[in-house]
Amino acid sequence: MELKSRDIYEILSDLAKRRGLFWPSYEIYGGVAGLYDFGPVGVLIKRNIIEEWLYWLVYSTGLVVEIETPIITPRIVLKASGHEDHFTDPITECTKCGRVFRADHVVEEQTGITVEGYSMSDIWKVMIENNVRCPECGGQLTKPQPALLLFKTEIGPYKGAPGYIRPEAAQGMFVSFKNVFTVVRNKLPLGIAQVGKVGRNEISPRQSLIRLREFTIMEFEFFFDPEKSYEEVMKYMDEELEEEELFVLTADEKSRGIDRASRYRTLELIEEKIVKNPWMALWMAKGNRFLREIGIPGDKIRFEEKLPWERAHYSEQTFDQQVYTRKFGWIEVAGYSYRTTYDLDRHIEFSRSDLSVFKRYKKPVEKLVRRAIPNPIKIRELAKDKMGKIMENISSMDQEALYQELMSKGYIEIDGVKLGREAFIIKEEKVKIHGEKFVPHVVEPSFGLERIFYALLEHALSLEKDRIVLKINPRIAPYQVAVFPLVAGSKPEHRKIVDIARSLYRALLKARIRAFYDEEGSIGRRYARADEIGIPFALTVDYQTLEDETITIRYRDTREQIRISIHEAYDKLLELLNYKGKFKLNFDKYP
RNA sequence: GCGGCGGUCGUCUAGCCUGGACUAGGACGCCGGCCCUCCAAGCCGGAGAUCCCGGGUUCAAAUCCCGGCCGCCGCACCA
Repeated sequence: MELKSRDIYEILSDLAKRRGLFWPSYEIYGGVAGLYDFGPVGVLIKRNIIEEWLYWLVYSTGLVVEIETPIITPRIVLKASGHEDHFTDPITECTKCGRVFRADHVVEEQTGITVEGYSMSDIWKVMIENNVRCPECGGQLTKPQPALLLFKTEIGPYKGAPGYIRPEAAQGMFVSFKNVFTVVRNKLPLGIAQVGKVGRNEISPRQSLIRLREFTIMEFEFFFDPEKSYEEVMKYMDEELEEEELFVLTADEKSRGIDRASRYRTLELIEEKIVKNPWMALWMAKGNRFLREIGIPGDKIRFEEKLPWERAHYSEQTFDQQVYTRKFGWIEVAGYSYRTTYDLDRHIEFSRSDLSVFKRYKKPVEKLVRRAIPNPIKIRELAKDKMGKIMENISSMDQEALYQELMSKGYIEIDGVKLGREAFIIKEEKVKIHGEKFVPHVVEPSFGLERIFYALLEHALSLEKDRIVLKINPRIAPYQVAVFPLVAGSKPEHRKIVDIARSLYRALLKARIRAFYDEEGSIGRRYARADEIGIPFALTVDYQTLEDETITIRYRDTREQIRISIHEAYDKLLELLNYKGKFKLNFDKYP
């Protein structure tokens, strides 16, 4: 049965609450916009999505390691990252039409004056002096207010240092880059991943799980040497990845008014230079595969390149990965940003730590180094009491430039004192250079877990007559199998059937299968309950089990049943689930 | 944040306009019992509602008024 777009959201919200997927947080106190609880079933599904993500994006190449860093972040870190400045945008509101604008943008548009870094009252002054009005209706604008989308907190309960809840996990990876790099014994390329909560104090969150004030991010910063990226990417590109089909809408196409994505193979993205770095293409292909694997159809996934002004402050190129939903249309579930050296550079600047890495040349390079070394005795004669200042000056000068100037002009002049060649000892020496330091480039794939969760549910949701069936991939399903007794009555044979079903259930739990047991209501009702939360298989113990130790196994999506021996239930399940393991069913305790 | 509309058991809803017999009714779901050979069957019973919150008007408020919270839609914002 075809679902109408309007119904699907209601059906899903109803199901979510009824069966324990998710619901608004703090409901008994009226709720808070943008905050959601995950229920018992939702938590299981969510964890399975994380596992799949870890497999496809983190473990499958051996290039990425996972860390965990705090969500509470000292102010300086987000100052360095540029977030604090980005979040204190001055907002002004029109008193007539109620529209809200970035005050600095309006001022710049109407006066040409750049007010970046101005205080709120200084911007206000400029606005009054230049009679800046509402660009939409010409109405009076209010004094700008800072709109900070970072959650503020204090570190330490008494006279605490200012801090924020992190708006992205990324900064933890940049700040601890050097430690991780050392742990992996100085190897590039290196990805550092993190799965965790972040907070963004959104002005008006809506659309249930799509826009949250607190959500789970799954992302990694991938550090590499840009000069080697092509050859390195080729090393990790296998046939499957090369042939992965991606739907991409480029910025160029967007500005020409095209809104349909075209199909590319991964290799074409690299060769046609659609991506500014080959690693972007590799991770986009992996991300595409991941979403397909958990159940989003390939043609419902696309990549949209962001236009320069749509990009975050740190990004050289960004592709949003979007999934089509019936309720919200195309929603962004992941972003791939080429952050270049932006973040490391900023942390080098603010922390004064050396976050560069050493690159050894294949062969050391011999270089003739010519230096002019100051001769203190001669300089004292020439400089007299200016000696100290001159020496300080010389040591801060670039060696090569000093030498060049001295040789071409015959002297250098510092603080009014001419120093000729005789004031220096000229040295020429051959130096072996074994390598150089550089700041690695970074590509960042970043996934929003709750959005993926929502998109997945929407795609999995189907109606069979008026029954809901959540057709999710068995690997994502909250439970792998349901176990039922066909009947649960009071006759002796009913008791036997129930006992066998219960022991089967317990044996499966012990074998680390996530099993679900239910004996309430009719068998049809129990199948329906299991279908609603997406349990892919159901094992039913019936009368025939008493005779020949066989049970039925039913597949959720087709309701097909086959009869198997109860002893091979585990192996059959593993086969269906594509898992491996061991299983022992102990019948002895039950009659 | 602005404007419009809305908020009654877990869910969907009746009641609100026209204040009073509303101890807030129903359906589905949930729980217990009976029944029991495969897709939400039936019968019996049960639990379950701060009528979103606070204030006001009134002899009397789910109902009228004001403020707040939350939701939906539009505008704005969105790393």
